Amino acid sequence: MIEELKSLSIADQMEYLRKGTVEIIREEELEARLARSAKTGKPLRVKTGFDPSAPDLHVGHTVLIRKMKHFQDLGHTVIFLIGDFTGMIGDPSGRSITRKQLTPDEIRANAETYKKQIFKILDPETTVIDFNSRWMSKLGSAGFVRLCGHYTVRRILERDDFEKRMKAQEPISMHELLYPLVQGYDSVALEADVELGGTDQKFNLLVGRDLQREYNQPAQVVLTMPLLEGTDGVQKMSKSLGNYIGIDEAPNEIFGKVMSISDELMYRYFELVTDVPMSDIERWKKEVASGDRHPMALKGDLAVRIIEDYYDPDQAAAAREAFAKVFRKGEIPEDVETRELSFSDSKVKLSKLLASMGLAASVSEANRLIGSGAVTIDGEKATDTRAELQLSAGDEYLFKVGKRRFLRVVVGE
RNA sequence: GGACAGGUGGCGGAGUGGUUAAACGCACCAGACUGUAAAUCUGGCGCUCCAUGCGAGCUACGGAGGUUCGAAUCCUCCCCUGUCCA
Repeated sequence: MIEELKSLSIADQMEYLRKGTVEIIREEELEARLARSAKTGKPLRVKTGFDPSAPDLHVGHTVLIRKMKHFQDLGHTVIFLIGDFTGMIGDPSGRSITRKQLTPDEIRANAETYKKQIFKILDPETTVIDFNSRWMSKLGSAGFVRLCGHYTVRRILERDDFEKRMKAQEPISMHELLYPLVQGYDSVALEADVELGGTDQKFNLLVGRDLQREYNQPAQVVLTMPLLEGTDGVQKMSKSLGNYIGIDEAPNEIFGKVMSISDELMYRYFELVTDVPMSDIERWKKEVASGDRHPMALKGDLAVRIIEDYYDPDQAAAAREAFAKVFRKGEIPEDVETRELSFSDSKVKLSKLLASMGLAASVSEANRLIGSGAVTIDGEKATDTRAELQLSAGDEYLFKVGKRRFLRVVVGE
């Protein structure tokens, strides 16, 4: 497959790379570089930057990583750049409170976590992992000031995000203004041919082009990918918004979260996070509209495809079955967590038990849940907030809280 | 350095002495319903205790003090943010 891709014509390669992108600046330049690379046999250097403080990747990130893979498929050098320099000085990212600085050890650990995750998609043999502290820490303050001399305040302030915050009378720290410069300089240091990023990165990516020209390098091609909407279907997928599907999550979790997206959003997920051809997606859409295909089944197919990227097909199929069992038939899943409870007391108040086992956030919360009929013990609904359980060694209870929290408890000595 | 405005629960945003654990919206949780963890509707949404009552205590409106029977609300100092002037 990959060998085949490498022998594609330039036009076909362009087609392959264009799929899913929002913008390529500029297409002619990319085409020219692909042609030159084909002629000289020298692969293009494709750079993508990542934040060192958030190594938990979610499906939204994979939109970008998949595009990296496409370049890799065509034989180019993909550079996964970890912005550890940024991390060390405390990336404020947006207007959130300054994050705590990361130690070298934490950065190393985060990098390992990244590797574990991205190599589910990218080729571990050929992917280059780099850190921008490699050149940024050598630059020194004098060098940094010189770097600043290559750009103007007005051009930095053109950035949409800054403009909005100025208008909204929100603070902007000095170092935030410098980030685009650092990111742009990364491209200079790496002599990048192409940089990939989300549409929100467009400004920073373009600064890279400018700076490369300033440093007498050919300007990199900029390729932007859409930001995938989260499970709420409105805002972009992000961990802090809680609308994300993590690629390290258990198959059952991924399945459930995919099932919770709207039918409309399902097609966009098919487009951006699977390799299904657009023609198939369009056909399915019509079949659903005409009633020939069940949207829930199709959404299940999507979930299975996504899970298969990170787990084996058996696990994906099992997740599908488990979902049907729990949510459609209201049965107990097979793999309920079991916990042993050692209790010196023989009588325990139900609400306290729930809270202590983490089935409820607090005793008050447990009381609310009991009151609303969300708690079931061995299939029996518990509605009395005063109920006490008579515990004795060897007893086993199956707790169900809400639709999807299950816990089997075995009473020990 | 000066003038002015502002800092409220996860977020946005009301509230200028008491009936305010703090309107409203979002997010979140639960119940009903459903092809779905969707949509919709209903309820809930600081903690703990008692036990189930429109109960009790504790913690909470940038921070620290103070005034008062009583403060998110008034006073003092401090910290933080923005705007304008220099």
